[in-house]
Amino acid sequence: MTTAPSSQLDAIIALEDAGLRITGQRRQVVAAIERRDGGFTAEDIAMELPGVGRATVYRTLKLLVTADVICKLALPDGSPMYSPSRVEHHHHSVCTTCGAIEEFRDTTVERVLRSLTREIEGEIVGHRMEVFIRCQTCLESPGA
Amino acid sequence: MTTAPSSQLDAIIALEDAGLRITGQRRQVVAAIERRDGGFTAEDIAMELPGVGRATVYRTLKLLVTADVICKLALPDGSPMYSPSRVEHHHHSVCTTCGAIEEFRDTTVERVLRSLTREIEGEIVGHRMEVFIRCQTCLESPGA
DNA sequence: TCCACAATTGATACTTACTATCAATAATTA
DNA sequence: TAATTATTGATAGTAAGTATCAATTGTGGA
Repeated sequence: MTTAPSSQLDAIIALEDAGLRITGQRRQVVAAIERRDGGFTAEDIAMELPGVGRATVYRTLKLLVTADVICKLALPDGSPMYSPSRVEHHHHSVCTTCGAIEEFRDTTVERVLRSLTREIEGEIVGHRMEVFIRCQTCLESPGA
Repeated sequence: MTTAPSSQLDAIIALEDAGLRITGQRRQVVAAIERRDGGFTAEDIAMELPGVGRATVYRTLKLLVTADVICKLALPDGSPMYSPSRVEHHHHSVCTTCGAIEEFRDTTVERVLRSLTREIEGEIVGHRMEVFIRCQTCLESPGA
């Protein structure tokens, strides 16, 4: 079981492997993601790096999604969030109260897809799964 | 007038059951959805009904999602699509080539959630699952 | 080390998919 | 029918990007 990039260096290497240039701006975006080490929005990064143009932030995030360094997922209302990828093939649980994002890996998800291969006409080319939760911390915190 | 599994009447009743008023605009939106009988965007409906304000179209779609008359889902790039709900608890397959949306029901999905109950800390409050496919028609059509 | 040149950047304007406001209007209810 | 309340639509605003394109900057080769 290989792991996806989880350090700055790995992220940079993933970009290099894709034949892309390592620029100061890209390094800054990767470093900003590392610093938060959790779910974030594109705006979070853009605001943290006023010296990097918004377009560049969005472009870099897109590259990092393609390189599997980060994942783009959606809250129940559809608003986008990004999260660093640690485990190779995984899904996300998102706490609807505090927004905490966790990765999980569950082989039964893969079993669903195999089951669907029989049920669905055509060829499965991808999927998306998000589980919305109230995390332990939020369940325990009063009034939340 | 057909006796389709999800009929205009059912949608109107669902709105009434929610204590909402049945207005001409809401009827028009429901009728427009019925006429397409497949996946659509909010803009599709707004353009088809120039006599109904855009805000009203968006508001009505949101009501219909809440009333489980339609579902809101997302293409791989995150752009939103709506689809009429026919089957009670279901997920969607979306053809990434032609955009055709199909509902499917698979008990293994529910099994995944039960499995996750043990794996995930906290309380599961919802989930989203979409399967992206190349449908039979697109696989067979040349050059696509 | 420097040069050439393609890749990248950033300012700006634009797009998509909405949401907020609020006066005008329509649907209930009394 | 009047009073009440929900709904509507025009407009402006927001969030999350994308397109454009001249200016700039990495990178491989001399």
